[in-house]
Amino acid sequence: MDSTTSPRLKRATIEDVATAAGVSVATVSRALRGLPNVATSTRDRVSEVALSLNYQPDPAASRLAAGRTRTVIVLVPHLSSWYFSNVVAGAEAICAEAGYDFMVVGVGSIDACARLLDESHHLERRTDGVILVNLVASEEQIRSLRARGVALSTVGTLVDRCPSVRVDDYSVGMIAAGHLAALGHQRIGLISGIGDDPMNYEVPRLRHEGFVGGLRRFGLTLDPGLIASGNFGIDGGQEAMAALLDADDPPTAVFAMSDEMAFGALMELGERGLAAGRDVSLVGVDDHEFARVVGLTTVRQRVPAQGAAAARALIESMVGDPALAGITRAEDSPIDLLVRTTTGPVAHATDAHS
Amino acid sequence: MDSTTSPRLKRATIEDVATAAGVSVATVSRALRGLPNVATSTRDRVSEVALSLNYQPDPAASRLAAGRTRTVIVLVPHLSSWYFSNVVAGAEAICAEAGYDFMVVGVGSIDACARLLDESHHLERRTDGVILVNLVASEEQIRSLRARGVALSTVGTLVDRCPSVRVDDYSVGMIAAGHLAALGHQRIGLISGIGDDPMNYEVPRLRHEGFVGGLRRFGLTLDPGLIASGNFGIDGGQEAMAALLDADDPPTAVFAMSDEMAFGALMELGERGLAAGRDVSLVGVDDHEFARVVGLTTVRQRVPAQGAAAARALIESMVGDPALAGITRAEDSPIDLLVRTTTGPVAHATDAHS
DNA sequence: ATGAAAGCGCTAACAT
DNA sequence: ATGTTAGCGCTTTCAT
Repeated sequence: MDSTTSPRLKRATIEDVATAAGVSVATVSRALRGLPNVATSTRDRVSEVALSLNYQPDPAASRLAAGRTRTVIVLVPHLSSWYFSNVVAGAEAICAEAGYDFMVVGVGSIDACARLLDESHHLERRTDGVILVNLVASEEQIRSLRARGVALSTVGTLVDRCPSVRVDDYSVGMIAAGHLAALGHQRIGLISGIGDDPMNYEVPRLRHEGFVGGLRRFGLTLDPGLIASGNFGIDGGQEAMAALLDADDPPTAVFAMSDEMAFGALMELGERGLAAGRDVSLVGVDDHEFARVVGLTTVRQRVPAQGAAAARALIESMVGDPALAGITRAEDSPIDLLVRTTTGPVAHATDAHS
Repeated sequence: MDSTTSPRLKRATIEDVATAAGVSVATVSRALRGLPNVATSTRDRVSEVALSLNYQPDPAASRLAAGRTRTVIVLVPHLSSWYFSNVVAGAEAICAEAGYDFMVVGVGSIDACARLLDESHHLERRTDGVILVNLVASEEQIRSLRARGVALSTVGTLVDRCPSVRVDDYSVGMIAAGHLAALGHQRIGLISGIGDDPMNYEVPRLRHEGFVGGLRRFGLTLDPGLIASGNFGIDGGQEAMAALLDADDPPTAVFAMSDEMAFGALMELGERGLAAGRDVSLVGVDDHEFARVVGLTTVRQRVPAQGAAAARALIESMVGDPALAGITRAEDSPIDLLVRTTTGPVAHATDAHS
């Protein structure tokens, strides 16, 4: 009897608007969606009526009738890490702006991702397009999605026949190596990331190769004994740094493949009483907001911008001429080196005892 | 002619399944949804056929027909901060598990939030329930949502007539104050957060009050000159700490309302050559993963768990007996103090010069 | 336990 | 420029 049990409000339908405006539902539909062949006067009147009736088209009805969902789904390994949540944030903003509903699904494991993509018929009726974030899809999965009319766009990975935005990971490694080498370091170690996430393996591979390439330019090589890897988080970085420091001939500088790993590495240095930038130089990747806090030198990338760019590309390929669909397009997001205090000139032998 | 232009695949409809199984569509619908009054043999046969046909009900059709969306929307100030993305992560996991589609919308400003909630008819047909994260809704907005059959659940704020999960923010402040006071500090400052986000003001208010209450237990009072505020991020914390240190009689200990603020505060200390835990003690709130990195003492809260709990409560109230709907339920998420290295006993006057 | 049929609220093709 | 109408693929009475 009270407000709790009050009957559900009845909302206005397109028919209510049509009646009130004295036109047919078809005209209302056209008018409200900005389609051609509607007299300006009619369009105005309809809009007015719609507004006054507080009319909102029912998305379910419109999807069913039109076969389009105006929804995009972003598939992401998980939402709780800095990198992924920032990509998602960037994508969400663009989708909202463009009037697309925005769904996100975290694909815990690589299996979960494969399963989801294999059952494209599950995604099919829920979305017009999906954004893959650091996730790989097989040829077959892509074909299947495309066949079902689902557009695709990726960030972090290059996928055939669809727009992708990434950073040039080879350059990332190269820049880091160049910076360290230019400071005079000779024994430079690498903290490599391996995903327990369903992350693609391309990113670490490319950064690794770029790193080696960068060293080579300075006539240096990467001592295999100075490579340690771990997960992309703080723990992984810490363990890797510990391994490097325990080496027979430890490095004087280290490149960590992500800022989070670098933070872990920093912890390990601290625990051993070593000062970053003096005893050991350290450079990361990302420019996590925390990098500033600890003065971490890093190769910055614009993460939300990448999500945004991927969303834009996706939307473009959905609305646009089908000419755009199925075209491989790689967009390189800018990177740059931010020198802070965790990197410095190589210490002289005499300083080592201080 | 090539795969690019191949026709869109035709997927199986409920009618295909019905025909193949030799039953009516109604029976298929019942069988597949686990409704009663279906012979076991029939149900099995239908399931089998559905599987072999790779049948998946069209969500749009089902939503239109049933008036339920099996979708939840989470409204969040933004996705790029640690706290919010972790709440979202927790909620997403639960929704996915329960078979709900999961949408997220970032409500940049407080106005955007109000607008969204005012136009409940916009949310109405898109979702069965919304989770409000540190967002406030007016009596009127809540009533409107409820009238439209949209369930509600919140994290961070207490909203009338719906389930909420939060931490006891009064206790948060109290625990921090108690820890600092017990260490012998007398001049204890407060770094308070104010949202440029559409954040609710309750959280800072309660933490503030709890902090004062905690000091009182030790016979201490909060010097108004030792209160500084800023946004909830690193910058805000840094500026606030700067203000505190510039005070005539600076504090020997400080409570920052979030770890991120504490990180900023830490930066400021570092820039002034002060050591946290020795020169100035600092305690934060959250247990952000970096708290560990810098040894920040903090009042830990379980953030993803809160998102998960809110999602569970929401789903419960949607499926469950309407008895659950419209009931105010506050769930307190646990908090505890994690003592690390940024807090220590008050320095003796003589130490101050060291 | 099962089936027939009437919608749900739109869009789009086809008139006019 | 506007109206008519046939679906879109389900759910849900109401019969049987």
